[in-house]
Amino acid sequence: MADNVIVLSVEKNMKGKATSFDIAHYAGVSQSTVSRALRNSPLVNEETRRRVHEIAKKLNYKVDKNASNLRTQQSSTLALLLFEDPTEDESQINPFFLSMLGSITRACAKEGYDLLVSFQSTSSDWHADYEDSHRADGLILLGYGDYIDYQSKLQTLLDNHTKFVCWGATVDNRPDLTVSCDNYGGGVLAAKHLIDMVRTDCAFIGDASDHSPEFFARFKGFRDTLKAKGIEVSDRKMANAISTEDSGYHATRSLIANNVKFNALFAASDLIAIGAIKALQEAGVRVPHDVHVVGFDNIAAAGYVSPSLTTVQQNTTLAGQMLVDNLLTLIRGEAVASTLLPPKLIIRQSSR
Amino acid sequence: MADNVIVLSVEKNMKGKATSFDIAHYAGVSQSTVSRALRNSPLVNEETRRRVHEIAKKLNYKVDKNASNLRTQQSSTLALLLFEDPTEDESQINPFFLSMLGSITRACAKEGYDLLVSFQSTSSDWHADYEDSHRADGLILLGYGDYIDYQSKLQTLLDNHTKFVCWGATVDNRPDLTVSCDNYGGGVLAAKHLIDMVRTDCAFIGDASDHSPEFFARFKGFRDTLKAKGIEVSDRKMANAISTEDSGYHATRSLIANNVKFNALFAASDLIAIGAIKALQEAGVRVPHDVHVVGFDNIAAAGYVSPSLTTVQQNTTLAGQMLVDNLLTLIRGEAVASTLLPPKLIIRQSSR
DNA sequence: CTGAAAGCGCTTACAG
DNA sequence: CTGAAAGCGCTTACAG
Repeated sequence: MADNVIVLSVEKNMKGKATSFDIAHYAGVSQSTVSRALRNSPLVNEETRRRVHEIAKKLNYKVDKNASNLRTQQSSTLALLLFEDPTEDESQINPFFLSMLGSITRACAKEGYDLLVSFQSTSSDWHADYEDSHRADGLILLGYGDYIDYQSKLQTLLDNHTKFVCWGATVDNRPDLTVSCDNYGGGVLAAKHLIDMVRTDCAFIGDASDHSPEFFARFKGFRDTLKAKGIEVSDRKMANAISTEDSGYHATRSLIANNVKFNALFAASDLIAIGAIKALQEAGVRVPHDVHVVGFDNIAAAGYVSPSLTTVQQNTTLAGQMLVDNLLTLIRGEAVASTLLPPKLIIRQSSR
Repeated sequence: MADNVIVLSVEKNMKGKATSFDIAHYAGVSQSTVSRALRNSPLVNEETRRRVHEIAKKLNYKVDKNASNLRTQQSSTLALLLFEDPTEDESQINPFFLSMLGSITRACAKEGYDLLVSFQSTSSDWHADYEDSHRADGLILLGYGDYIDYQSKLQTLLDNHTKFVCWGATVDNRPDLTVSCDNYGGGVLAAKHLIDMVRTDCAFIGDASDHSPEFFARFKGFRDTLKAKGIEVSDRKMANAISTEDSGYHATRSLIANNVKFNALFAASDLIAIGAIKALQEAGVRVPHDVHVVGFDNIAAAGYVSPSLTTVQQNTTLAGQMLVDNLLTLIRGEAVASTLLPPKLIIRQSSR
């Protein structure tokens, strides 16, 4: 009771926040003991522990993270670096990444880690020293723009012994640093579906090159599956695009302008597919009647567009969880296996 | 040259990261001078400054944020606390908040602040001690679930002298802590538009109560504008809903089931509107022919649905910037004015 | 089980 | 312009 009164009155007089010394004073123990009690060390007497916790609560005490991080040399924080394609509209973020962000945030919370979020332009000299400056114990990298440029930056991280994991992009000789969707397998699913629908005169839109390894893998799975049926995807029926609606729209328009004929279209991403559908419809081409369209990602918009979009789903919830889990394992210095997540075909109106 | 060689060979031998003492050693100056030089203090000789920076770069030195934060008692970090409606699907985050997250992240980067992101369930005992533990200098609060419950939690923040700003929700006697869209004005825009379209037999879907002050304000603006024309929005034509597609769908179905007639519908959010359109279409009601629909937010999906959705846009880019600006001003101890952002009507197919 | 003490890596008065 | 020193608030060997 008396304690109560003293503590409360002092609380009001305190400038700034309470420290472990304040608690030590009111509990009548040393500051070391307070620290131990607060961390629930088994070395502390149960009754002492109880009192310390009680007083801490009364004083609204919270351990100063800067001090404890400095002392323990770790931060219990991960940093998410999001690389955006520089050509993309400033205000819009790729919805697929946004979805990943959500699952990564949840996964971090679950593991008791904080998450720092940062957008990086692909051009700048990033890797942003989050780890060097002890703000984060490790990095999660999402997106990369041009993969060739990106590779050298990853090398810098490796040289600095920075702990990190990537989504999608593989790191030379370090498959353990990547969590990825089975993009090749996703391309296979798309091709099989179109074969089932007897729509094998296929176009492909997206960057099928080493600059975009994920898109390239999707294309390869698609191409190889058709080839096994004796069907070629000719160069004429391919158009380059980055993952935006606009880019997909213009790529499709160029195919149409060149009078390229096809009865199915596989887009490397949903955003591309949505732009493609728009271009097709404007040109009087009916989807799915004249052309079946299949996308990749299963972003929310895929269910909203008209016709709704058949697509290859990536499991973002699992992806976020795996990225965080693998990174934490790496931080602990343990070995991690390469992680390939299974894609899933979602059939909607655009291909039936 | 010789310096160069020494530094590089030492770098390889160093365990862990370089500190300012290492730099001091190689630069032949005191650690204090290194610290000053790195912070570009005018007290330091230009040549000394140059050398220190050069060596720091060579050693890949980065100031330890935990140490500098501890010393200066500030973190250059803001925390974004996102409250999600507990009834919402676990995996999906309200796209409007996601959009805000993007703009807040950019605004923070612009001001040289890091951003910690955290999802909070509305039920839990949040406010999450980010500021108490010195992890962040201030908080940005997004979303709140039930506003009545939320209020008492805000009071705790005020009692602790925590620096924070809210999106949407007002804090008693502290209008400066809120950045908000002019929700009332948005409701007025929606009503005026429907009056222009001669669709004044209006239904409203959303929680028009003190539990959801933003929805309530939208409704009031809508109702008052119609009332000025002598038109009532009867209770029969109102249905409660939280901001999800599912909730909007079921609310609309209940209106239909009760045989309520209307030729226009104002939904408190786009997600609700999208659910409403689905319910109407399933019931054979044509949009916009039989019923005009207007939403609120202008999320990306509003442009994708069929028919595309007329809506009241909230400027998320500006909103994020204002939240960050106001919070930083508050942290500096300066006064901030209440900030009300102008909404904008976006007319699409669902109402013409 | 507890306390005195060292030290994490900085920043910044203070004294030249 | 520079250096020696204090101190931010913790955690954790070390010695009882």
